[in-house]
Amino acid sequence: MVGIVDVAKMAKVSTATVSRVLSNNMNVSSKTRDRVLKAVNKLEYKPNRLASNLRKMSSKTVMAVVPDITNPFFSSILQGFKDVALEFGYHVLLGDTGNSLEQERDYINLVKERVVDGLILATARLPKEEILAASQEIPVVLACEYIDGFDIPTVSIDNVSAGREAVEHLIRLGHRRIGMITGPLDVILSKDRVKGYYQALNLNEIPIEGVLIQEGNFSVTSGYETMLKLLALKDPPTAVFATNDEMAVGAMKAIKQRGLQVPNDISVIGFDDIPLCGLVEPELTSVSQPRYDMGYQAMQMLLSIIKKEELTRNQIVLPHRLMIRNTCRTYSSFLGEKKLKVY
Amino acid sequence: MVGIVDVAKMAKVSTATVSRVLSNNMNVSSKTRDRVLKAVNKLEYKPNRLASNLRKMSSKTVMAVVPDITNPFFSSILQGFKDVALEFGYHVLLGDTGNSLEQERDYINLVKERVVDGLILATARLPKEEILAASQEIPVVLACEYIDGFDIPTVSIDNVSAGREAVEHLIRLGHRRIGMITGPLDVILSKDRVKGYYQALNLNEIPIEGVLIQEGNFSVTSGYETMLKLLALKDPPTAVFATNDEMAVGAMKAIKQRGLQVPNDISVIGFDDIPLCGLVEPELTSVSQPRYDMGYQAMQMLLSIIKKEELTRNQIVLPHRLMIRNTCRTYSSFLGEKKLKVY
DNA sequence: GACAATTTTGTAATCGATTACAATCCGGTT
DNA sequence: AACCGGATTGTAATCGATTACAAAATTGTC
Repeated sequence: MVGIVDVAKMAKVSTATVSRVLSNNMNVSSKTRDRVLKAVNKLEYKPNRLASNLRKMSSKTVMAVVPDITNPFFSSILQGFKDVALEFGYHVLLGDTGNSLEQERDYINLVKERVVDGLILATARLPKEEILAASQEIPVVLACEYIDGFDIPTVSIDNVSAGREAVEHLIRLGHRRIGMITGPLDVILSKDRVKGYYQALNLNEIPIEGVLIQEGNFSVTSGYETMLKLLALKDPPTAVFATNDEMAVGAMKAIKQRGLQVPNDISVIGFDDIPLCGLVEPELTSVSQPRYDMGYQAMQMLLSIIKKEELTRNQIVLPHRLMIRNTCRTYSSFLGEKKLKVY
Repeated sequence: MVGIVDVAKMAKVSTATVSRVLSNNMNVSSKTRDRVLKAVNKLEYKPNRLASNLRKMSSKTVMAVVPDITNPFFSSILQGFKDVALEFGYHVLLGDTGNSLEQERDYINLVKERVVDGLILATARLPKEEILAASQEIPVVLACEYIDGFDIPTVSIDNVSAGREAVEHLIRLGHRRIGMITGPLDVILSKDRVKGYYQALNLNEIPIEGVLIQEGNFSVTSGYETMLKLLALKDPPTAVFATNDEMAVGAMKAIKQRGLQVPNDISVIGFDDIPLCGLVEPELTSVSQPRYDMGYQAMQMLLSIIKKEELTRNQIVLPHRLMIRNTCRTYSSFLGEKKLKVY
């Protein structure tokens, strides 16, 4: 393997000069630079990153921790991470936790071994303290999730408002009995969206009924099963808000299987606006998150912190947007008087 | 930051001993081992991987190159990679090429900088020579793709047979005019599946018509558009085989939009068996690939090579399986005599 | 042309764990 | 007690690029 000394020898300079040519390029006369570059090319010299890493005490690598790459939402975020990282010469280590706390912890512990220069968490189920501890050792940025009461750099959307607006959309269409299929309630995202649901109902003076709020786990089947529960109610909802698209699609399956129609009998609204929305029938109305952009900006933030640049803001809130498709319908127009007069 | 010397000092041993305790554990008396371990715990010492990497000339990291993580097929493979890697203490660097040759090349070049100990390619569009060259420098394993005529370790399915069986399924149902929507024909996967299509037709003495074979790019819209072309034919196909599920779903969209029904008017069959298959209406019949397993086995192979273990086989072919759902229907039963007598 | 200021180049220490090799220890044997 | 062999431990070189510092070369000024 050809090393820097070989290049130095061939170019008749010191290794220091070779290094300077290849890194900063500062303070090297163009003559010697040419000589060095020529030698580099002839020998096809590639600096050994392992050595460079040790000396610079940096791996030029960041770890992206996501709960599940298989999920299109997170794979898009990941792509945002990767694009920025690449742009700045960083690499991305894949940290798929498979939704396991244990694995999340393992990944976070990597920071202590200097395997990575920074950490991006797109999942944050671990106790606050652990995450905070990690963020004190090396740069950490949260994407999507955030931690209440701590000032860890974060990129996310306003989940409360997004939830509220989704439900308000349904209310505007005339719905009063609105079911909610939420993700696990120990993740702050879910909590926030439920909070938005409450807000919308309160604002419109609709009483809240606990039984209309069902907890799923973000999977299609959990959406299917919880919807079945909602349908089994003596007075089932006329519309359902699911906190992700997979559960919404599961809910649609359940509705259809019961012989009902979406949106004629029941309106459905999802969250995330993944490509699947346009592929199911009818096409799913959903709250769109700028997922690629979240990844992109989170990584920009992280790299800024790594380079010790001043951050203009510590918390970035990106805009969401309701994507109206074909799964929501006005309430009065599709149910007989019988039901309408309940209100 | 606490280093190995601090531990050595506290335990009153040399750094060599500390290192021995922490790595091989060989030839250390239990007394001193305990002392060292106690010091390690008290100081919360974590070995600096950067230093260790340099000395051992290995990063314990492999790179996984995929065309697009956003694609559920590849994200599953990636998960297989990750699980094995983790099991053996390796990390996975994410190499999403975004289908760009340039980026594929960039990633492959990383091997020369010793950034990674091995390479897994789930995409191989680069010229054979470049890939071969890389494989001479460090361990390389191909997953899914393979390279004709070279003996690079590979894990894949038999795409020719899989394609043939898919088409034979349609033929068995009575179809004679079978359209094919293929992926880009410069990737060997696509070529093989088309080859299977030819085989099935030949075996059943059905003439091949070039116009029935349309090239897409694996995207939903390309499936949609090419299906539109097929439908515009004076004598459109009664069944279509798409070489991935996204294009199949796109084709279904086109069919429905033309006022026709799947499978009553046209049968559709996809490839990969991604979760989407179960979510569209009707549920898509598809050729299932053991994608997670492919990733799993490919990574096992790679790590074996890295550890210089003997490989029992250089090429692994995994079984595929036709997953019959609801998008294929017998031909005779849904078309009038008028058309039937063509044959 | 001499001297200072500046740019360019070289020397050698450094990053921190690993490991080849040397030294020491310890129990057993004669 | 002397010696041997094996186990245990220590010393110091090593991995290869980077960089602080020193030295040399160049440029500019009077």
